This record gives sequence, structure tokens and C-alpha cells, in this order.
Amino acid sequence: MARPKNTLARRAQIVAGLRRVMAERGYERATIGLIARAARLTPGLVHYHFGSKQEVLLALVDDLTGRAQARIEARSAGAGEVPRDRLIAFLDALLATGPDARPEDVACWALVASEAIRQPEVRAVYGKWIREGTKRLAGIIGECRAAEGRPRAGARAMAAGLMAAVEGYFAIAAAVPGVVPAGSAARTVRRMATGLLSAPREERR
Amino acid sequence: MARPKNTLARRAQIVAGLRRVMAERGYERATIGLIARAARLTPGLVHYHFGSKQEVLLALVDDLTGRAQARIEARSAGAGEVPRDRLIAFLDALLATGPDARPEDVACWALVASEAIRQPEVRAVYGKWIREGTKRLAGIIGECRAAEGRPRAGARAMAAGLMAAVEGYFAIAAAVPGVVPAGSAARTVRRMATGLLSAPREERR
Amino acid sequence: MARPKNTLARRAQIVAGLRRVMAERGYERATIGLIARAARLTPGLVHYHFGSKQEVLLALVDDLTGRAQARIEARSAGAGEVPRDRLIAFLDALLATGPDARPEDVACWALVASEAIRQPEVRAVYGKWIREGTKRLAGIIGECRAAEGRPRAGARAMAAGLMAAVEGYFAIAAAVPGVVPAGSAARTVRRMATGLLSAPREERR
Amino acid sequence: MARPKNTLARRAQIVAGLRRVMAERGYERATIGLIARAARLTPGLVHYHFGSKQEVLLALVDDLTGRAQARIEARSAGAGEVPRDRLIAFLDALLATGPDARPEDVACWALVASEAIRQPEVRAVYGKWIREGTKRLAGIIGECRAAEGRPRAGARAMAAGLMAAVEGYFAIAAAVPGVVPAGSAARTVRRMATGLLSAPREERR
DNA sequence: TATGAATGAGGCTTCATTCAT
DNA sequence: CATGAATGAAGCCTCATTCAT
Repeated sequence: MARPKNTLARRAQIVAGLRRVMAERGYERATIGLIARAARLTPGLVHYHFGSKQEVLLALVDDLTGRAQARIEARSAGAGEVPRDRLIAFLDALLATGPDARPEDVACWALVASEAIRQPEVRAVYGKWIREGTKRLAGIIGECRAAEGRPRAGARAMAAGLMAAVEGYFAIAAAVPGVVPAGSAARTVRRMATGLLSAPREERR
Repeated sequence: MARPKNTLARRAQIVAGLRRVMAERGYERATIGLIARAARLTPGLVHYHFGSKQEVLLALVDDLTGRAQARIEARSAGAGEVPRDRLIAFLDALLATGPDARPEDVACWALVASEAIRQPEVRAVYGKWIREGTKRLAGIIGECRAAEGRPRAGARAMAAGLMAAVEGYFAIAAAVPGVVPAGSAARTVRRMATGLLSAPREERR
Repeated sequence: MARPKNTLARRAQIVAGLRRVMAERGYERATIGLIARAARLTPGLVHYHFGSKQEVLLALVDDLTGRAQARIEARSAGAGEVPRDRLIAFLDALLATGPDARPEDVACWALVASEAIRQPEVRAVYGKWIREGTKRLAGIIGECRAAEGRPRAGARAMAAGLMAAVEGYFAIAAAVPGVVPAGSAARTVRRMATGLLSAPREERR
Repeated sequence: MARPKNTLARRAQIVAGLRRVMAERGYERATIGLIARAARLTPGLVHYHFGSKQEVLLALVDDLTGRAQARIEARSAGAGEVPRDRLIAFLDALLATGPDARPEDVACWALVASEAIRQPEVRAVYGKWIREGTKRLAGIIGECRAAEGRPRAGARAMAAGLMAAVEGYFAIAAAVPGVVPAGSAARTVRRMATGLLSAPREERR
């Protein structure tokens, strides 16, 4: 007798709308009206399903991190036990190589990072993602080093550097198309990782 | 009767105001009023010296790239002729290690990158900076490879990767303080560069 | 197949919801959603049982005046025939001394009075209440004066003054708690009434 | 060279606009657009001179209390030293008898009282007014009682009752025109005051 | 009866930009 | 050059009301 709930579907629709609009206009200029139109809904409905525009953004961040997390788990599962393979799998998953990547996501990642600078709520979830990713990466790096009889020290800095490279690829790819040779990102990050792993203790300058 | 022109000084003041406000509020929320107050000026004056808010942003990008360029030239001049030293000098200059770095600049770099996604005018200058930096970096990398008897191929991809790492460091440092171990960025990028230079031809997967 | 009608119960529920919400948010900010939630119902149901939000308000005014009227009748019945006792009974009933008073009602009375300023429909019922109360009060006052051999003239003005005092007590009690000493209202109004009844013809100034 | 400031004049204009619109539509329905039109200004200007709509209301309350305070001081100055005369002068000033009263003010007083119920900021200033007025009134009443050799006890309750009568007159006059006989308010409140002053200790019921 | 999604009008507020002084 | 008032276009959000189920 009662009307069936469709909140989850609508919320997903709206989040997808924000993703499309935001990718080409940025967050501030992605107006509720444009988001609604992109989602083929009316503006009022956006605020029926979300308390504020920021909540839509947070839901989008959730969606982005959720998909990335799923990729990480999927590839990690197929990577076996060798630390180096797991490192490669993790980095590949972050860069989302392969057919499951949506081009808009790249721009959205970059834009979310910049919104995190001024929105504490966004910073909280984005920061959590970066911190946990770095930590996990540092753990794998430490295993790689240990497996090769090298000291674990410095894994944290290396992990941060690789995360930076990944995020930087998103930023540059979104803002300046053409700079990154097609298909080179994953390969280059792998080489960076390999290089870091084999780095000797740095001589003081 | 004529009062001395102070346009240049005023413009610099206003640009500095935008830098301060933007670093903590982002570009869209940096209102003319706030910029003026940060510059200890009145709102009307901003539009007397700049045609639009975007022009202030473009002037800020000019300022940021100009300072970075100056650092690059200064350090390159002291690096001698050895390609590897020049590479290190270039990367260090990009990361702005040393006492001449202003913390706000880090946030501004990251924010400019995201504005470049949606503002063609910003993309033009930011993209020029990234493209030229990548090109120059690729040149140095090519020399390094040549000096070591390795093929120059792939220098472009490596350069893009290093630029990405640098930009990513800015993004992460601005948004998630605490993730990058203090002082580790320049060292880690150097190791990445070293690792890339010595990378063998990657086996196909 | 027909389900039992519960319209009356539902309407009472909704009116009670408005009373609760309105007492602390005012009429305009008492949204249908909040009213429904306070009544443990759903928003749609409010408009099933009432044609508009204003109708709920009018029903609330009906409820408030109905209860007050019942108190008046009850106390008047127990007051006997002596005019002065009936006057006291009437005023006490208006002020709702005793355990049957609900604190929310005080705020609602005050808010209804202010809504009457701008809503003709509310003004109609609230005005009717005030006019009839004043008239009845004036009648009792006239009897008091007559019983004491004084002229009936001025009873109308006195009645209006006492009604004003009562309404003013509601307004002040609702807006500025603590100003009216606890339990003093009924006693003070009785004294005012007594004072008015024994007032000599006022000397011209 | 600079443009002269006119903020004070504009603010007064806007406050007058609110007074006019609010008197016939209430506070919530007094939109910024209507206020601006009543003040013969543009909507944007309202928020140039006031931070929010509520600030305009607070300025109006300030204006109302300020004028009332001025009336009180003026009449008190002419009332001499006799406590009873000062009491009458105070009450007359509150009721604003005489040619300096603006009809809109009556409605605004009543509406401000009801806004005080739900807006803490309004409650703060309105409550201060009521509390201080009651306190001052209680002081004068105490002097009256003392001058007549009666106990000062109960002055507070009497003062509250007279304030209630005054506020109630505003509420009824604004909402239900015609109930209060023209010109009777001040006279009736004087009689109430006189009656209260001469009241014997009330016998317990 | 009941539910809750959907609509659309309208309100407050912000803000880049213009302009009188 | 400089000031600060003024404008007007949006933008976010609220909410009474309607309606499909």
C-alpha cells in the first residue's frame, strides 16, 4: 500500500550526476540544478535525498574510494604471496589501469583532493583514504625490503612518494591532457617502486 | 598634481592577498572582499587594478611559476654540467626545498592545478608550465641516459612521472598534513629519479 | 473490507503535534514534516486529514479555546451566584491555574495571538474568543458594580484591561521566563480586578 | 575623494521598511524583497548593511526600545518626586499615549514578543527590556507603598502584572481592533496600579 | 487510510562587478 | 587613485502540497 523506497537508487543517480558535472565544472560550479539535470531529476529532489550539496560530494568520495578499494582487493587476491607482486598489484589498482576505469573519475579524484584542502569533512574521508593507503603500501614495501634482506627503514617515506606519484598523475592527467604518454603511468610507477626498493642508503650531501 | 603610480605594488599586494585567502578557502570562496582585506585594501581597488577576479588568479599563477622558475635557474646555475647533478637540482628546485618556500604556496599550487581543470585560461598557463617543465626534465633525463650509454627512449614518460610525483606531493601535503614524513619529499623524489634512470627495459607482462 | 475510521483521533494527534512543535519553533517554522514526526505520523497523512497547514492551526485554536471554555464553565458552575466570586472564577479559569494547565499552551496562546495579526482566518476565531470573553467579563463586572450600588459605566474598559493582563501574562511567561513570580499571576489579576471595581470616578487631569 | 558613508541613514531606512512590512505580514513573511521595496531600496543593499534578516529585526527592537526609553525618561523628568506621579508617568510612557506613538509600533511590539519565544537573540534583548522595566516599576511601587506606610512586599508581582497588562494591550490592540475602548488603556492601567497599591494583604483561600 | 517520493515556488544570502563621489 | 555604496544575478536550501503506489 505504501510507496516503495527508492532512496538508494536515487542517491546513486544523484552522485553520478555530480560526478559528471563536477568533472567538467569543478565542485563549486556544479550547481544543484545542473546535478539534477545530469541525473534527469528535479532540483528539489536532490535535497530530498541529501541534506546538503556537501553530502552529495561526500557520497561521491565514498563511491570513488569504494570502487578503488574493490579494485585493490580484487587485484590483491590475484597477486599471490610474493611481496613485490602485491606491491605491483596495489599500485596498478590505485591507478585503475584497465577497462574498469571511468575517465570522469580521474578529474573527480583530483578535484576531491583540492576540496579536501578547505572542507574539513572532505578532508576527513580523503585523508583517511590517503593515510590508510600509505600505511598499507608502507607495509608491503617493508615486506619487500625484508624479503631482500634490506632494512625496513624508510618504507613510510617511499609509500608516501608513491601515493604522491599516483595522485599527481590524476591531477596532471585531469588538467593537462597530453603530457602523460598514453599507458605510461602504471609502468613508470612500477619502475619508481622498483627503483625505490633497490635504493642504497643515501649518502649525505 | 599627479600622484606617483603604484600600480605594480598594488597588484603585488592583491596577488599576495589572494594567495593567503585562497590557501585556506579555495579560489571560489576567496571573495574580492576577503582578498582586499587580506591585502589591507578596499574591494573597489581590486577591480581598479584587475579587470576580473580571474585575472588576479592568473597573476598569482604567474607569480608562482615565476618564483619557481627563478629557483630552477638559480640551482641549475650551481649544478655544473654533470647531467645527474642537473637533474637533482631541477627536482629540488621544483619541490622548493629550503628556506625560500612559503607554506601557502603549496596549497596554491594544488588549487591552481584543480582550477586548471575547468578554467581554460588557467589551464593555458598551468599547462604551459607543466609541459615545459616535463620537456626540460625529459631533456636532462635523456642526457643522463646517454651519458651512461643507455637508450634515450622513455625519457618523456619518466619526466612525466617525476612531475606527477612533485605535483602529488603538493596535493597531499596541502590536503592531508602528516602523511609525508618531514623532509622526505626531496630525498624520495631523487631516489625515484635514480631508480628510473637505472631501470632496465621492462619485460612485457 | 472497510477499515474503521480514525479520522478524529488522527486529527487530534496532528493538532497535538503542532502544539508541541509550534511551542518551540513558532508557527511558520513548524513544518508539516516536524508536525508529523511529533505526532508519530508521516507527512503525507497530515494533508490527508487537513486541507492545509492553516487548517491545523485553526483546529489548534479551536482546541485551546475549547479547553479554556470548559474550564470557565466548570469553575463558573462552582462559583455560586455572588458576582465577585464569579468574576474571580472566570479570571482564574482564563489563567488556567491548577493542574490542568499544559505549559505548551501558554506559548501557543501567545503565538496564536501574533498569528491573528496577519491571518484573517486566525483573527476571526481568536478575535471571537477575545470579544466574547471581554463581553462576558464586562457583564460580570457590571453586576459587581450594580451589586455595590456603583455605576455600570466603564465595565467594558475594565474587562478589556483584565483580558489584556491575562494575555500579557501569557506573552511574557512564554517569552521571558522568570519575570513573573511563580504563582503570582492569578493573585495579582484578582487584585487588579478588585482595585478596578472599587475605583472612584477618575479625576480629570 | 572617497564616497561618504551613509550607513546609518540606510540602516534606519531599512529598519523602517521592516517595521512597515512586519506590522501587516509578520516577521517570517516580511521578505527581504518586501522590506527593500518598502524602504525604496534594492534587495541586495539590505544585506550590504545588515548581516542577516535577523539583524534587521534586532535593530528594530533596538529602535522600539530606544524610543520607549526616551519617552520614559522624558515623562519621568516631568513627573516630579512624588512616587505615585512617577508610577503614572512610567506606565503612560510604556503605553505611549500621546501624539508620538506610531500605530505600526503596536503591532511590532506584539510580534517581537512572539519572536522572542523562538529566537534566542530576540529573547535576549526583549527579555532585557521586560526585566529592567519590571525591576524599575517594582522600585517605584515599593516607594509608593513605603510612602503610605505599607509593606514593600509583593512589589515585584505587581510590577509584573502591570507589565503584562501593557504587553497584553499591545497584543490585543494589534490582533483584534475594537475590543479596547479608544483611550481607555492608559486610564485603566492607572486604575489597576492604584488598586494594586491599596490592596490589603490577600486572605488565603 | 497510509506512505514517502516528487514538485516547484520562493526565501535568504553571497558576491563579482559597477559607479558615484 | 581610492572608497565604499549599489546592483542584480545566481545559488543553496526549505517546504507546503500533490500524487503514485
